[in-house]
Amino acid sequence: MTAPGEAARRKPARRPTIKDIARRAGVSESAVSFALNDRPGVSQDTRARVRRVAEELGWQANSAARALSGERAGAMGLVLARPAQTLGVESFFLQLVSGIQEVLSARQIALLLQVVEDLDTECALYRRWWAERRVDGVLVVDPRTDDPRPELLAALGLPAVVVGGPAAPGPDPAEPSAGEPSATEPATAEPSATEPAATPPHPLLSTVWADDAKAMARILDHLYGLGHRRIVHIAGLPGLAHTARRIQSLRTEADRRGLDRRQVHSVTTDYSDAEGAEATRRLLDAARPPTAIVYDNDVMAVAGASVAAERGIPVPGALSIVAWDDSALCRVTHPRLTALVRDTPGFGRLAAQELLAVLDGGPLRTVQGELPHLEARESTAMPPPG
Amino acid sequence: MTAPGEAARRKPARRPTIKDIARRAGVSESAVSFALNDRPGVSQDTRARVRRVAEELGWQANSAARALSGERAGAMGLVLARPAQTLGVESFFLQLVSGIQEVLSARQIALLLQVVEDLDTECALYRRWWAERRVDGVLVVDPRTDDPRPELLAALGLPAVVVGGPAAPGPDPAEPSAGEPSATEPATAEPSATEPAATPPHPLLSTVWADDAKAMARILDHLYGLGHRRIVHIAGLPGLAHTARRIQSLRTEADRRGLDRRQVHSVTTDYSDAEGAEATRRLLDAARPPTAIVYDNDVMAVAGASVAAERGIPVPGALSIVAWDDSALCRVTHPRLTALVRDTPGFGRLAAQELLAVLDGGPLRTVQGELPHLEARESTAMPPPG
DNA sequence: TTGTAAGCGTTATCAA
DNA sequence: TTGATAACGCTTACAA
Repeated sequence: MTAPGEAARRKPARRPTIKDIARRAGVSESAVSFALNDRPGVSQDTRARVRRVAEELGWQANSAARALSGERAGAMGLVLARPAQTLGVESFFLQLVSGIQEVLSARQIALLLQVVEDLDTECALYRRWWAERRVDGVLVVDPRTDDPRPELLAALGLPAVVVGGPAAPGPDPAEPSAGEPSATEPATAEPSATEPAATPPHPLLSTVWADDAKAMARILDHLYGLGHRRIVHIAGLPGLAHTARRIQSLRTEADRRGLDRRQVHSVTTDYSDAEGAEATRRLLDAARPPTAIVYDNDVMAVAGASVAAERGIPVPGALSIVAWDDSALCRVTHPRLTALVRDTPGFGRLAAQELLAVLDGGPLRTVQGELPHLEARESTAMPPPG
Repeated sequence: MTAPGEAARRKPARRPTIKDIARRAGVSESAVSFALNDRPGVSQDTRARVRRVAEELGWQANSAARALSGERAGAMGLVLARPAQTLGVESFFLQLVSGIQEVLSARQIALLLQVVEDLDTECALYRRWWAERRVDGVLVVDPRTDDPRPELLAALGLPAVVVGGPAAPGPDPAEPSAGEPSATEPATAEPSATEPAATPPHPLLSTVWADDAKAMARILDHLYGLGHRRIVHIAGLPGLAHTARRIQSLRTEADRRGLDRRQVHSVTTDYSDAEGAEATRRLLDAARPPTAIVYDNDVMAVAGASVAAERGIPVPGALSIVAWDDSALCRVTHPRLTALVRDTPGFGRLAAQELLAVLDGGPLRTVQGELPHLEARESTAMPPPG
């Protein structure tokens, strides 16, 4: 054993190449390549021998060489365009990433993760990745209502899957827009009966999404069933596609039940605890405050509950609270929060699978994730009389 | 504009190569390479022309080709060995990653992030990355008290930096050296099994860490100053290096103040809200329950506060609570939690810088991050009389 | 069933 | 100051 300091510094052991294997197995390099890649053209005997030698030497294909010779880069990219402060608050991303990798790593595909400040930087990064041939495809998260990324990626020919729903706004009753011809094959997404035919979520890229409309309907079923008639939705960033979809769904659900749109509506925030609390304060100060509030993430929900506590407003006695997205937070507060539970790692797995399908030349399509369910806990109950 | 469906599928535009540039600028490929890499050997005139053409064509070096021709892979790796469920709860990692990338992306270096189940898989992954030449270096997080990774990485010759502190127990208080932002050169120091205290933090790899001992001292200063004499530390995973350091520091600080070790001690958990709550319950059930509890993360602290609330134990009236690591959680609960605030993105930046330094042949050393400060909020106060 | 050789896009080593 | 030319490790026609 050499001295530790030296060990860290000594020349890395030479990595074995197929040439080494060829020499040692007494065959040509191409035979080795064929044998190792499960291609026909080598005898079972040779194949076995080559395999054994490769194993002995601990050979792994040099990813650069493989990528260079026209093969794939063996990596996918994921860009997070969020200001650094808002990163930590949500458990969503790491769970998503963990699901994505469960699928990718099974195929020996790496994931490049990059955190950037804004959408322009994100687009620039896609261009660079494409030019550098660094990734075989990307997963686009946080789709916006007006999103430049799908067009860019389609133009570059960089395979991509939109994660988290159609970038285009959800079906709007005002816009009968079923006319667009496209190669889209909605896998499961069948627009609900009361609405006109939906625009294919995104004509340019395959999409994996959750049905926010149905989820919102579930939440409203729960609250309406309890007797709530004044329900406010404290949403997240206004530019995000799923925010738009949720807001739209709330309207639809309110109309369906004949609820007053002034008493059932949405307000947008930046997802932070600060804005969540602020919005809650404003609502509670109103002449006729809501009896139930639906928050678009867990942090805001907890912040809202805290505001209620400050003012001595009992939850759920005088105010019911629902969190869209569950996490440890919802379970540690007092009372524990009723939450919309999603299988986020599962969603990540689905997205990764779809990306692989696109790479394999699969059709452009829209896939829906598992419908989330509402976990009723202690923060929702019947509204106070009146 | 072609039909959308087609756009997504059409052959990617060909990426420009230096050959294209050479042809267009009327020079040789090697001249282009020299010009683009700021190497001497081309006239100012040629250099400028080449640059301009490259710009026009939107050329970016093909990362695979560059890596293959002996250069670096242009990527660093970060492996997270944690069960999927415990991933989301902490805001720590995404913030760390965001700091790391601030430094890496300035140098056009990508970050490979991989989430795995256990340490064995992590080690296997390092081997693969090394064999594939996929990364130029790695950042090792969650160092353990008995950690196989540094030895493996040193043996592979894969540059690495340990993030989050020495894997060995921290330097004993007898040695006042640990204070300064020091850079030790342990290359010559042979670790001796008989004197663990004198062991340099890590003889094999450069290390970036936070001074948990001083941080714990600050927390104890605060609590002791308020009058607390029964203080329990609900720590995280027992195998982690920083857990060991914190436990050790608590002992040291208790001894220094002549406190009873039975009344000032640590218990370990898995960081989950469930175990945090459970440990809290057990403590509060004791004959002489603690008057203050220090939690090793924010989630457990909130869970603990919730347990106190359940039992009608006023915080901070009858129980003071401190969270090690701040987050939105600590600010949205009621009362807001006193927390140890660290600059996590800054820590990530430091780690990335150190890794770059190691790659540039810098010395093996130990760097200390900024000392965290205690943000006193509403969850700590004087203990009840008696 | 095998081996030879060309090519992927760079960088690096030579002569010119 | 230049321009051929040979690596780098792998895949893949094309020949044998």
